[in-house]
Amino acid sequence: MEFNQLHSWRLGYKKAIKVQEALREQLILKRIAGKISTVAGADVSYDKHCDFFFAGVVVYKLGKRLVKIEETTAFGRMRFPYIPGLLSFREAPILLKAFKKLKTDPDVILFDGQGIAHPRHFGLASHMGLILDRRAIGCAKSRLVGEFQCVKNIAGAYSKLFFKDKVVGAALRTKVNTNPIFISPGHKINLTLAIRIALATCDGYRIPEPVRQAHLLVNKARKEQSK
DNA sequence: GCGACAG
DNA sequence: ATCTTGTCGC
Repeated sequence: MEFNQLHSWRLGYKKAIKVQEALREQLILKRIAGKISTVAGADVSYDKHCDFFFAGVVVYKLGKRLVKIEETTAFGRMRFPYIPGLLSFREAPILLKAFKKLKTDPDVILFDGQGIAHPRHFGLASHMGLILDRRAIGCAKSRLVGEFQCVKNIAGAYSKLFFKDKVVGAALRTKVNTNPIFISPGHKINLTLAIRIALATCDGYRIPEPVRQAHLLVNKARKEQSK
């Protein structure tokens, strides 16, 4: 996949926030026409002792059954600390290395983090979506910002996530008796379609398969490296 | 000043 | 995110 860097990753805290505020103006939060037949999931894992990062992307084809069609991994060193709200500055550079190796051009990408459900409406999925110029969905395991009401204990039930009087995402129950996940539009997509894609790619687990498999992939890559 | 806080 | 075995519940 090709992409634009848009800016340097070596920034200070304040400058990073300025970058987010500027880039968020470029986000497209409407559904973009075009069929969706391939869905990618991306995730990152790292070793606490070595400062090594591992990124992975797994691409699935939608159909009667989900079929894995490609996967790539990449690794590098971390150059930015974990600061809530600035996750993309930590994870995006290494994720981009993994996407660069990808031969497939996925129609939509699920990221392990937030989209616009973010203090400045510009989470990891928004940042990556903009750089890759691709539909992107935030698929987080926990909440960063916003409030929501109880979600019915039924697979597929959801409750809108409100932040500053605006709908920025949804708490989505992908499986009964399991905590909801947090879906938010990242780029070139709306919430309704984002939820539909998340549910369509779930396969009996809380986390949609593309992201779940990307998670397993990077953990495996990291363990093999440490040997 | 205090609490909250994606991964 | 990571360090880690058993264990409680559907």
